[in-house]
Amino acid sequence: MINIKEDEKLSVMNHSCAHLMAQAIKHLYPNAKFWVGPVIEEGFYYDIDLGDITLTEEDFPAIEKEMKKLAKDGKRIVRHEISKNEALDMFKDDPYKIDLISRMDEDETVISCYSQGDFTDLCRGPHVDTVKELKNFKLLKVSGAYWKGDSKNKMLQRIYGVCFDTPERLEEHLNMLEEAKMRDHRKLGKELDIFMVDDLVGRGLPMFLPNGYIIWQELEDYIKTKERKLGYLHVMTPCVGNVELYKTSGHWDHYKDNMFPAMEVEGESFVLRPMNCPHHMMIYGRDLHSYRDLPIRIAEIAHDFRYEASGALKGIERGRHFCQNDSHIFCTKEQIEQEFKSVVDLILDVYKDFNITNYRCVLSLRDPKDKEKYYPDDEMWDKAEEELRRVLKDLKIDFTEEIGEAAFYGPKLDVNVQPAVGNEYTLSTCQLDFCLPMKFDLKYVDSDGSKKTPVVLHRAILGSLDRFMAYIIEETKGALPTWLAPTQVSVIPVSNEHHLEYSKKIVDILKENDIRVNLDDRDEKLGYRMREAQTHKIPYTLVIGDKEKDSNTVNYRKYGSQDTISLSTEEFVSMIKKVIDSKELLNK
RNA sequence: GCCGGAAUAGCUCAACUGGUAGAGCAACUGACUUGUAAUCAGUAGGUUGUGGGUUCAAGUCCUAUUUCCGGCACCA
Repeated sequence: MINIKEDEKLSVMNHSCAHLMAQAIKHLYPNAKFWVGPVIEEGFYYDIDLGDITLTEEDFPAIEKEMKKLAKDGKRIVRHEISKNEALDMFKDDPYKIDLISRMDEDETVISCYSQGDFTDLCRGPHVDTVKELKNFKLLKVSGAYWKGDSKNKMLQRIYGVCFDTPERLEEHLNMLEEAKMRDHRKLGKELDIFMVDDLVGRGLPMFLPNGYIIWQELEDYIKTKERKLGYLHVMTPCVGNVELYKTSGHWDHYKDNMFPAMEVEGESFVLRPMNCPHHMMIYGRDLHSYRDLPIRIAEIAHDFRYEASGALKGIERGRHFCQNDSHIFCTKEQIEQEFKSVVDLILDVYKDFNITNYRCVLSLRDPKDKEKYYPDDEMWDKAEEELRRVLKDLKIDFTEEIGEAAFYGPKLDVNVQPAVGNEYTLSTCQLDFCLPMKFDLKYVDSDGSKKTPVVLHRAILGSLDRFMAYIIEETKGALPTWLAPTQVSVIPVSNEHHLEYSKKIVDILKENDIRVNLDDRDEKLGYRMREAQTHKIPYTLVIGDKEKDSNTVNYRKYGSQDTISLSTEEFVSMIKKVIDSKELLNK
């Protein structure tokens, strides 16, 4: 998918197109007031206040028609610079522009505007020379958006659109958007029988079907095996906990609105746990540890429950129940560097196995001005943030810093990915925490006999297994690598009368080798069964007829390929086992 | 949660401005006995998400509600 923001030419064009749209809307709705209209990766949008009028997609053709008309008139887009006072005067009837102007830096005395015919907008530019260049655009969607991104503010209407230099590229882009919908994990999850949701069970509470649970288990085995080799100790802790536990950790104060409400039983109060840090803190605190024991890495594939806002729910990408690939590493301050590096190495190692390349590392820092959200200890924060920054630089990791994205107890590295459908999200995270160990009064005995408080790294590699699965499904378009595929091999006897027995023998051999195999002996034509195997994206399909039976071979076809290949059964088994062990990706 | 859109058979979708809900696939039954993406015929399948209302008549209009979809906000 093309990133318009990063393409200089398209970026300018889309920005001008946002102005053109604003002009057209002003013509059609004279009372329209405009907030901002930036270029984004997918094109542009403009936030508009239309008073009582509500736009829907049905209004798009009229707006597009007006835009086309204006573009045909071919007015030049002219830049002019005015003083701040002139600007305030010029836009005196527009509270949004006044707000923008008055918030500009003191030293910014000259303000630039762009005009095209009867329309002038406050803007830094640059723009195309004339609106004539804006021919190949399309308005895509309309939605609400809070003014200044704050849910306490009024909601404006946001109209999204996109503009290209040629009609072919626009067409191509629109086709890609359509194709992206086809790989939505919710659609594929249904088609491939991976998970289901039902109102009676509850919204945001997906159920993994047999196919989905196979993938889930493979992912669980995969990451646990890696963790074991790295010295992680797996534990199992309960999904319900005393409210006091979360009051102690501070989570209750920060997140109780996003937790399922407390259950009162016999004078005690319990919550479904939203995360597992407190449990792992308690496990650490069970013993008095020596500095020689550290680091201690407590890990769990943990079921968690969060009362996510209804509008945030999205299949298994974000539900109200999910399983974290969680761990808390308890270490000394001196060990932070080595442990953090080890976590980053593990993340990169896993991403290599899954061929995840389009990720972005973010160092998420606190907003020092926000005294509410973050644990109040400036020294601790400065130290922790500097520590992470330094290690990331040492590791030569490309990262951006984002203010106000930290957890309440510490800064973190987030590894974000852009899925085929929807917004970027965090897949992996590693968080540095000086705070919770203090709250739980955790100690270790140092070499000089003094008691000290350990530091904790919270980390999740696959993030949640649910979300990771959603990502992998979308990335592979449902054609999962053989090691993850619920059914790895489908065996089709050409004729049930003549080839069923030999086919069953093959199936048994595959089963003995731990290969997930399905015998398709339905009374259907071979072509029909082959089609089913392909639409279900089964990695290998064996066709068993006279030739195979007589020569003690199998004939296989790999998903997505037209080629058919004959091998002895033993050769096939060792070949597919190699494919599974290597976690080789399928060609889509 | 907020703004907007949508909800019809297990699935994917039809039903023009209100006039007795229809197709393909899947399921089931039977025939066919198959060499790499859909064999043929038949059967069954619905209180049109749910509750109210308008009307001689509602899938279609109004209203409330639930869920889903697109964004926004949120994301320990």
